[in-house]
This record gives sequence, structure tokens and C-alpha cells, in this order.
Amino acid sequence: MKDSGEITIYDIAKALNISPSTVSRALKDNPNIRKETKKKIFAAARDMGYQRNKFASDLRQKRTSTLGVIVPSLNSYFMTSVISGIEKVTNHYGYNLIISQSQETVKKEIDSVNTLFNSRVDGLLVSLAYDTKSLDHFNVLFKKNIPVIFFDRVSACNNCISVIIDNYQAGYDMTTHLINQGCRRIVHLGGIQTRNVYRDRFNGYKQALSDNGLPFDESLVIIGRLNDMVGSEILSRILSIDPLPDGIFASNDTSAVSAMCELKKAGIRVPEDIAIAGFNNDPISRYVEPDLSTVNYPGKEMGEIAAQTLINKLNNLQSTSLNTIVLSHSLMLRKSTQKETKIES
Amino acid sequence: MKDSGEITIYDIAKALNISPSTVSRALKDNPNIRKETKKKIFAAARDMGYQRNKFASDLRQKRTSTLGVIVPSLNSYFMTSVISGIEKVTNHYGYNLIISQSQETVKKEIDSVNTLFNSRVDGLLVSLAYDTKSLDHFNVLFKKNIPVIFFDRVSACNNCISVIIDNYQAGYDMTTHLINQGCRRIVHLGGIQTRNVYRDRFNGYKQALSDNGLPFDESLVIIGRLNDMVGSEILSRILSIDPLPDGIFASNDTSAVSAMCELKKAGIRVPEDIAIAGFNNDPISRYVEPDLSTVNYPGKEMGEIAAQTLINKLNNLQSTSLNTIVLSHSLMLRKSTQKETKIES
DNA sequence: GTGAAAGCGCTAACAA
DNA sequence: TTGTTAGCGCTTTCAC
Repeated sequence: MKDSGEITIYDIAKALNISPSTVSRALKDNPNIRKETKKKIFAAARDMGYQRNKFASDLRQKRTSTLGVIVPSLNSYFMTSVISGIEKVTNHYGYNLIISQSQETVKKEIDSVNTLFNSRVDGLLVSLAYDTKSLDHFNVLFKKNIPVIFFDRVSACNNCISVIIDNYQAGYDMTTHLINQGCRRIVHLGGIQTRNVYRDRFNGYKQALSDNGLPFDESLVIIGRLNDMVGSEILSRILSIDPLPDGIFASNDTSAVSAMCELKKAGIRVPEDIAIAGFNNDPISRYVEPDLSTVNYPGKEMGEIAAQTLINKLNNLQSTSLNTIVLSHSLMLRKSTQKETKIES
Repeated sequence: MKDSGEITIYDIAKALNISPSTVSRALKDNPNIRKETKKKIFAAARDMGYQRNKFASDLRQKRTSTLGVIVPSLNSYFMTSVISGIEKVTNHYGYNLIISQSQETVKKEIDSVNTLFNSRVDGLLVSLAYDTKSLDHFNVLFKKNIPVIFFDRVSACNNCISVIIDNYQAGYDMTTHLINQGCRRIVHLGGIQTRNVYRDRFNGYKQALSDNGLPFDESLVIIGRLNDMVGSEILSRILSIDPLPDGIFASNDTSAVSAMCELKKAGIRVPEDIAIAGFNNDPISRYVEPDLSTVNYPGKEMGEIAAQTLINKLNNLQSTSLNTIVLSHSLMLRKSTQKETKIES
């Protein structure tokens, strides 16, 4: 449905009285075309308003220079940082990006995989939906050797690479910090236990308790869809705990903030009565009062590394034995956990 | 670089002893193919694992079924809502989406336009970068009759459609609310005046002052890149105003929240000393204390309508005289502006 | 209702 | 260093 007045390499060839293949080669900067010839061709291409036809080229080369990205939701600072990182690298290598959201459901994730597969992406970058358990829907890609890189929300997989942080250690570190601040009854606000990030953070929490001689108390554990949890729901769960807890380690910042809001409304002091720690270092953590202690991890770098790894794999530059890349995290300690007068260094 | 073991319509044709054209027609549900034939073909396609080759088809039809989206940044609740709306509609019509971020600079916006143009998108949905003034970089699309729809951040343009809210009215409404709450010296925290959204909100502010017999005072106006403005910067600007203002109308929530944080740290009470209103109804507005009055507007619907309009245009279903679609907004009145005992209805 | 054949624009053997 | 040629897989006109 477009103007058919497109300029092709044939037009250029005709105008310069050379062959289309020479034009094609020159435009790809093929080394064995004479410099003068190239110059002429580039000039003509510019003057005639030539635009490469990606589809003809894709068709011929059986590749699309397009990568797919599936994320649970774009709506978090972390995810948009990751996307920026991915974009930065893929732009640099001339790949296009098709981004799609699974809206945290495996159902939409399956749709996205199929859509992207049908779009013939060369490779895929994926952070799994909340309730994804099996990776069967990726088989269609595996069968055709289309590489898949998982990041952040990953799942055990032989023939794919994962980019993550050490969620276990991060959970351990933050829980230890709460304990050091004097917390003895720490609530854990966690996500579904089939999802690596939530399971690992929870395990880190348990280990920290144990290493510090504190009992693990099932009644202090609240598991649910963290982003949908209404604060009031969390509040009533917490208030029903007797005696009241003195700390909360939440697996993300939105639930931590939501809990903080409600607790304050209920007249509970943060951190004096209950200290609160989150996870992600979302900007919101800096704006609530008291500002929220949280775990920082490098979204943009994660995106860059995931994308670079995928591109390496497409070019067969990636060692086949690579399975997991772990990035480092750090604690952002702020007022919401500062029970002692002076803050830890 | 992929398995060449792809099944084509030729394979199906051979298997069923019919012609490729019949297969092609059947798969597109062409009405003048006999039902039995179709059934056979569909069955074979399924059994043989046929997958349509989008590129061959695109090449042939000179269209791509891909739409481009350019946004300043994905990192806001509003933008991700818009994207969700766009995705919903485009998925439904079988279009792919390439999303790109201009990172709020016209330089990257130009890059994005060119990249998407070279990817031969069928059409484009755009929200302009902070400092975009001219639309010249879109000419390459206009020339080829590739339709462009602008949303939210728009610019006057004859041959394209804009989807917006009435920012002038919204600015007017919110300022009037502040005045009704007793504010007399209202600071305006605004963005660049060449960008419609900021200019219109500012003009609404001025008109509301004037309609309520309040003087317009240039020294109460702070203009800058709202998302980058550090709170401390805003604070020192505000503290330097003498006498101190008693209200702030900010053109977005992040700057409002940032200002609120700093003011509180400086010992200024919100809303008693200074009332604060934002714009966007970002989730953060509900979590700060006091919660922030703001202007709500429908991101998801804006995305849906923009996408639908674009698709209609691609199918020549859109009246050519349509130029602007205006959606409605509403005030979310919360504690940050509640100076009186009882809140307005 | 179905088939034959041409060609979308590009690339890559192979040849020269 | 450049040209010739044969497709990539699909759609569509025209013919039957």
C-alpha cells in the first residue's frame, strides 16, 4: 500500500552502468570493491534516495536482525533500566527490538513467545512471568536453535544462558542487617516460591535467621502477588501476628512501601516499632518517609550484558559451556531500618 | 544462520498434489477455494509444522505489519499504561510493535525515526522528546505517506492526527482548586515552554490566577527539566522567594514529590504552609505523605485510541479531516492540597 | 475452483 | 575487482 517508486540497487546499477551485485557489495562495505567504485555508488545511493529493503535482504539471508524481549511488565524502574541497557547494545549492533509484556501471566507469555517466534526473531531475551513454571513453551525456539537468554526471573535450563544476581545472598545480607539493627521477629513478605528470585530471597532470609540463632517462624511469612497486594491486606495480616513483629523484609519495594504506608496510618512507628526493608532500589524508596532501605542491583548493566551475550551467541562467539552470569548487588541502608542511633558503615 | 529445513507452501502443495497458489489462497482463507480443499490444506500445514514466512510475504506485499512507537522514556507509569493500550489494540489486529525511547532528546528521536523508517514500519505512534521543536525529521515519513499519530506530547501538524488531553483546562482546574483552598502565592513548577503539555498547563495556571483576581508573578515560576531537577535545587529556589509561597502547582508528579520531600526536610509543613499539586496520577502520588493531589488522565485509553486511529488510517477508514482527539481528565484531590477542614466535593 | 508463471529486492556462489 | 545467475518464499494476474 505504499508508493512503488522505490529505488532499488538495480536502479543504481543501471544509472552507473555496473552490476547490481557490485552495488550490493559496495553498500555493505565489502572490502574487495575498489574505493572509487564505492564512492560513486554511495553518492548515487544518496542522490537517488536509495533505502535498503530490509525484507528482501532478510528473506535472502534467512535472518531478521530483530530480537524479541519478553518482560512481565514494563512498569517498574528496574525493568525500564534493563530495557535501556538492552536497547543501547542492540542499537549499536543494528538489531531491531520487539518488546512485549506478559503482564505477569504465563498465558500471555506463551502468546508472546509464539508471536515473536512467528515474527522470526533471531533471538530472545526473557524475564519470566510470575506464575511460569515450565519452559515448554520455549521448545519451539529451542528446536530451531533460536537462542534464548533469561535475565532476573530465570529458570533452570541447559541450553540457555541466565543473567541474574545472587538473590539468596542479597536476602541473607538484608536480613542480617535487620538482625543487626535489633530485629528479632522479622516478617518476610515474599512472592511465589516457584519463581527463583522470590524463593532465593526467602531462603537467604531463613539462613540468616538460623545463622544468628533466631527461630524460623512460619507465621511470620506472608506470600502473595507482591504488586497486587493491597496494603490493607498486608496490614491486617501483620496486625494479626501476636506478639507484633519488629521488622519486615519485603521481596520488592512496592510491597514494602505499601506496607509502610498502612502501618503508619495504623499508628505504628517505622522503624522504631517495625523496621522495613525492600528490594530493587526503585526511586519510590527514596521518597517515602522514612526513606526505605533496599537492595540495589544494576538493571541497565543486566540488560547490556544479556543483550551482548545474545548477540555473541548469534555470532557463535559465545563459549557453549557458559550457563549463568551473576552480577553483584549492594545494600542501600536508609532510615526505615535504622533502629540504632548510628547507621552501619 | 538458521536450519533450512523450513516447510514452505511448496512442500504442502507437493504433498497434496495441488498448486502453491491454492495453498497460499487457502491459508489466507480466500473465499473461492473449496471448503474440503481448505480443510486438507490446513490439516497438512499443521501436521507438517508449517510456519508462514513473514518476510517473503512482506516483500511481496510491500508492507510489514509492523508499527513503530517512539516515547521519551518508558520510565513512568503513564507511559507504560499508554504502551499497554497500544499493545492491546495492535496485537488484536496482528501488528508487531517496535518500541524505542528518545531518552528525552531530539537527537535520539531523530535516530529513532530513521531507524524505524529503515525498518519500514507501516506507521508510527509518537510522543515527542522534551526538546523537540521542529518536525522536520518526520518528513521522510510524510513524503512516503507513512502515517504518524502523535499522542500526549504533540506538535501542530497538518497531515497527522494528535491524541491529547486539554492540558490548558487541567492546569486551570488544578490552579483554581489551589486558589479555592486559600492559596494566594502559587509557585508553578513547569517544563520547557515549547512543549505543548507544559506550555498549556502553564497558560491554564495563568488564566486561573487572572480569573480569580490574583496577580501573575514571574518570580513564582520555575521552569526546568522536571525529571532531572534535583529536589534540593527546587528547594533553594523556593526558599529564596520572599515572602514564601503558599502553594505549588507542578507539571508532573515526580517534581512535585521531590519538592515535597525537600520542603518537609526543611521543616515546612505540607499542606499547611505550602500546598502541593502534581500532574499525572503516578502511583507514587498515593504513597507520599501527605498523599499528593494530582491530575489523572487515561494513559491506557490514550494508547488504545492512538493505535486504533493509526490502524484505521492504514486501512483508509479514517476521515481525512480528523486532526485532534481530546480525552478527558480529572482532578484527584488528596491531602497535599487540603488546607480547609473539609475537602471539596 | 485451481494452476502456471512472473516477480517483490536482495545476496552469494561461481565465473570471468 | 566485477558480473552472471539463480533463487529466498510468497502473492497475484491471467488463463483455463
